[in-house]
Amino acid sequence: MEKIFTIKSNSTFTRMYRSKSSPQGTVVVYVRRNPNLKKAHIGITASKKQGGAVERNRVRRIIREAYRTLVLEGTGINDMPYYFVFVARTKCFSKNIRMQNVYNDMKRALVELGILGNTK
RNA sequence: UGACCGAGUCGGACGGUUGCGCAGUGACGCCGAAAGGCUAUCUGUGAGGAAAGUCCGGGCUCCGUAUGGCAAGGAUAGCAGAUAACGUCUGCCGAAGGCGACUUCAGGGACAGUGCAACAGAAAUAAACCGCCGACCUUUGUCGGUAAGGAUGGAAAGGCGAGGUAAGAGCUCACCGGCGUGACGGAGACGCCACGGCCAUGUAAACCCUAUCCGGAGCAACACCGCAAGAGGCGGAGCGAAAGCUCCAUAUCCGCCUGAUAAGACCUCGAAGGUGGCAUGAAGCGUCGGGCGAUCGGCGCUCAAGAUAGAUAAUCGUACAAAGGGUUCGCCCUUGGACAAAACCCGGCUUAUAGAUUCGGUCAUAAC
RNA sequence: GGAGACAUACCCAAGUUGGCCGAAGGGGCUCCCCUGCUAAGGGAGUAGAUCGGGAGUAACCGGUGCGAGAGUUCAAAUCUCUCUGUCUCCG
Repeated sequence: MEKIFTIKSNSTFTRMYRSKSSPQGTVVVYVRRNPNLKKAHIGITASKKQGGAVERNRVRRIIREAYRTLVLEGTGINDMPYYFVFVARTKCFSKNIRMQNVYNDMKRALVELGILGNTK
């Protein structure tokens, strides 16, 4: 299994919020290219205003699972020299949200941003 | 059977597949000359009763020796006990509520002092507006006595009745309430009895008084690596031939005092990042004994998360709750699992919480 | 994770030794003047939230309201406790 790297510095996050973005129903995806990277680095944001710790943890896990599914499909996304930040929107905190919903939104956003080719 | 009261337990279950954190194992794989390192694999383990709010208490760490002194500030408030400690808990006392099981109470002091009591009312801690009574007077009235009555107010000078009086008044008396003194019971809060005099509103979650307790900051504490560079400091006065001594200032260092330390291959500060702190503890479970109980003691067994942008998810199946709808009352369909997730660790408190379940008790009704 | 501060009308806010307080003041709003018409400026004025009564609408009357709920007190925006929300600081 490929290791998923995470963004750790707050300054990276704030720089990302000024980058190219693609808002979808459940998540907003921010992208920035960094040639020094060997693998993709991702960051997940779930605001405290949207819910308590239980809800925020669940949203974070679902987003990570969606990204993992994307990697396992062989898109090669994890080997690209990019930073990705996924921001959970209010819709994402609703109780009946499924991983598939987030996965579809994420894929559509990445296609819009030109990271993934429109395979289908 | 119905309506309640008290104490406790659980708080989604079982299984399959794909994955995550930590610990161990660790290749015949990869890196390396080697020592060794990394990884696959496999094994174990992985959120709560409140993990929450951060409201108290303690451990631990540093600050200055931490029960040095003073000042300031804060906390608590029936009595006795439990405890490492507490503002917590237990038992008892008192008050209030309930037919009852039982529940609730920041429950010291207002004869140490100060403040406040708006409006209304004549008057708010001090009293004469009306009224009542007496005297004077030609009438409106003036002077005096009086707190029983009126009116105001949350509160009007203990309550109520009788005697008494010009009218009245604890002025006197009975009962009740409060206060003081004494005897008895109790470990004590207090209870009970007798006597005394007749008093002196409320507010201390106003200042305050009394008693007891509290040094400050917090794991983003703190220690080490990074560490070498870098920044800052090494002052002034007096005595002395010099070494050195004394005083002041400065810094460590925080309200003050007292006290300690400080400078040459010296002292202080010191970023990102990393390691430790960090999981054996006032620990849990079982059992025996002491105690009404909180809880304490003995013995045996167990080791049960440790992340750091932060580990428990996704999906499928089986039953089981819950909600909505349909129904031929057999059941079927749909939705979908209360409150909420560790971040140094413990003891409490408070707040949120669908539902399931155990034990003990009270009242009412019916039957025997 | 830890430490603190704040909350008053649509907005900014004054008021906290408890009392004539449901609210000073400003913005805003309405009307008038000015202007060819606006803006700016000048002048005047109103209600202030919500529930009930009353009602065509309003005036009017009553209750509750200073983030929410309890408590102390005769009386709470003010004092005490518990919750809710917003903001700040510490690496």
